[in-house]
Amino acid sequence: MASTDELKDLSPDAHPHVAMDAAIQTSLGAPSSTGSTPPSSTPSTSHGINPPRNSVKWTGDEKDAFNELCRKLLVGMTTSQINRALQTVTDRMKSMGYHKTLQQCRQQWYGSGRFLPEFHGGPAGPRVMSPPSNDDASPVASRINTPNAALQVEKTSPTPAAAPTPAAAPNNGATTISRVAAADSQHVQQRVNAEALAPGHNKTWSSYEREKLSELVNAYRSEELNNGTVQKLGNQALMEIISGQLKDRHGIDRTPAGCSKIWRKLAQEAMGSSAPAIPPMLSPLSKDTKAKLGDAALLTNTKTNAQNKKALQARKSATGKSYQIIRWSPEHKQLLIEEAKKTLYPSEETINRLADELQATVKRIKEFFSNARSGNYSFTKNVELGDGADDAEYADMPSNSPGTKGSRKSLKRGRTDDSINLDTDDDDYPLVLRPPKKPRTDAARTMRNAPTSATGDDTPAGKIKMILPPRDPALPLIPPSQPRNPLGEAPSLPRKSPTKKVRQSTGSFTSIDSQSLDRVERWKADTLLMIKDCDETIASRKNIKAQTLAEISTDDAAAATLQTKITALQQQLLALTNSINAKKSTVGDLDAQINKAELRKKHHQLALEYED
DNA sequence: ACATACCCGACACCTTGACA
DNA sequence: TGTCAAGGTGTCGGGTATGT
Repeated sequence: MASTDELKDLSPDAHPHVAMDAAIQTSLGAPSSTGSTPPSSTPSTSHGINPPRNSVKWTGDEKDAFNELCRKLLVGMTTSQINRALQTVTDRMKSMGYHKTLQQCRQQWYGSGRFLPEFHGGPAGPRVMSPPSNDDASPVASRINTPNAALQVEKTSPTPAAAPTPAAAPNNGATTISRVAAADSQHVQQRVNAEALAPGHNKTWSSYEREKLSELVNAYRSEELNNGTVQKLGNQALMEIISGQLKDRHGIDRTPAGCSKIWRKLAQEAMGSSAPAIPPMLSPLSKDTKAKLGDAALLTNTKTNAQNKKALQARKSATGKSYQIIRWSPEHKQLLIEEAKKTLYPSEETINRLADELQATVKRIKEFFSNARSGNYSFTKNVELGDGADDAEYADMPSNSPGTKGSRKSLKRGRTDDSINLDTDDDDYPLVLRPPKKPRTDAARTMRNAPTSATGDDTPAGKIKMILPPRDPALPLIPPSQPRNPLGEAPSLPRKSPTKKVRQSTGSFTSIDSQSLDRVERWKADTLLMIKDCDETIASRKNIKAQTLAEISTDDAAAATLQTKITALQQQLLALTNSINAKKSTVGDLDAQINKAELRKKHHQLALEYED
């Protein structure tokens, strides 16, 4: 993770125009500016008049510098922290003479930077840029004026030459698909053969390349359709995988963007013919395309606000009510509360299960948890729910800042940016004012509503910034090329698309290419191995449990014997104590008799003396 | 007063088409 | 072909209207 010193270094006075998050500036000790900082000299990034295009290919130096900055600054950051820090990266790039906009840097990050091995806990990401330069004398390294060169070297990892085999590194963050591909030595010869066919960039795609691209995409999309366990990928994520696969399997060196473009082209060609020879596009379709296809069901069902209001009005005029509130039955409510106590962020699976169990819509289930997170319910109001408490991922979250008072509204509207503060320590938590009733991991899961510095956004000042806990640098960022696997869960195919976009299938695939079958088979084999491993663990633990139970039984008998002895001894002790007490009493009586006799003796002696 | 449903904006991520 | 800007989409939190 980037230290504060590093961040300070990245907020040079030489760039006071940079509209960094005010709180970050405060945290970094940058010269304070009055109010919100103007959005700099890059006015042409987002809306409005089209800016002059600056479509200049990233040079190797630029990419190296960008990657180096990413390594130096972004490792260990959460996604949202990264999104903010990208502004810093942009500024640093400018200070180094590389004039790239924030969005350019952002796209560079999402396009390739995030797939650097540093963000995958090791080598062999789905796609990797040029290896990090450890040579401080290199032009790029020298331009990146790091105050902590040792850290830079430490954070850079070896060149991700070859992906490890599944057996060697089953959970190292590499995707199954990549690991399998790299492990398959038979493809080496194919690569050699293919190199002659597809030597590199700036060359028209050969039919061979198109064919292989089509095979891979079709294979994966078919799996998505036919295998429920396969996570669905967005085009971009898929093309990252496909690009790597083309290289690993066939030696075809094509960028994800190139793959995407060609694939789209193939799909468009297919759609244009009555009997598409080329497989249909299964990737998400644009609205226009859907409209052209005339499939209304494929069009987004998102209503406009006007439509919503109209529907609301219609309902109200018809029924007298805007909507009907359906109350949860006590049993259902209890079940929901139990789930909410486990986590306020149930998985999609859990939500679906609850919807099934409670015969409710997914929407209502989600609303319940949303409201629960907002503290709308009595059971969440005064209780620090154990949300995520069982989740080791967030177990080390620090508690909220103490002493925060006031409603959410007042916090949201009353706070100023300087209450957002990047911690200066390793535990990069912000000092965030939050309502005391708010579950802490609410903040851990989201980073919403915060000013994002110089992006020109119109976030109102004072919005609460939620910060995620520091990401384990060993874990992949986006997409997780391998699921975190603390329990040895089955390896999964690459990450699904985060959205639920409708995928269109206008035809059918009759076959999956053999290599893809290999991949699936290997994935199944991996999973079976995991299951076998679990079985062994279960058997082992059962054996130990039986032994322990036997020991308990033996110990129980010994304990019972001892208890009997103890009881007898206690009875003996009691008898002895009674005997002692009785004898002590006798002794007391004897003392009294002795004293009495001594008194009588003295009396008689005095009488004798008197008579004399 | 509390529960529920809905609205809205921010955000991350993605797609698309234009351009060099 | 790679890069860019623009815009779309889904999710979420915060806020609030409405019902019970």
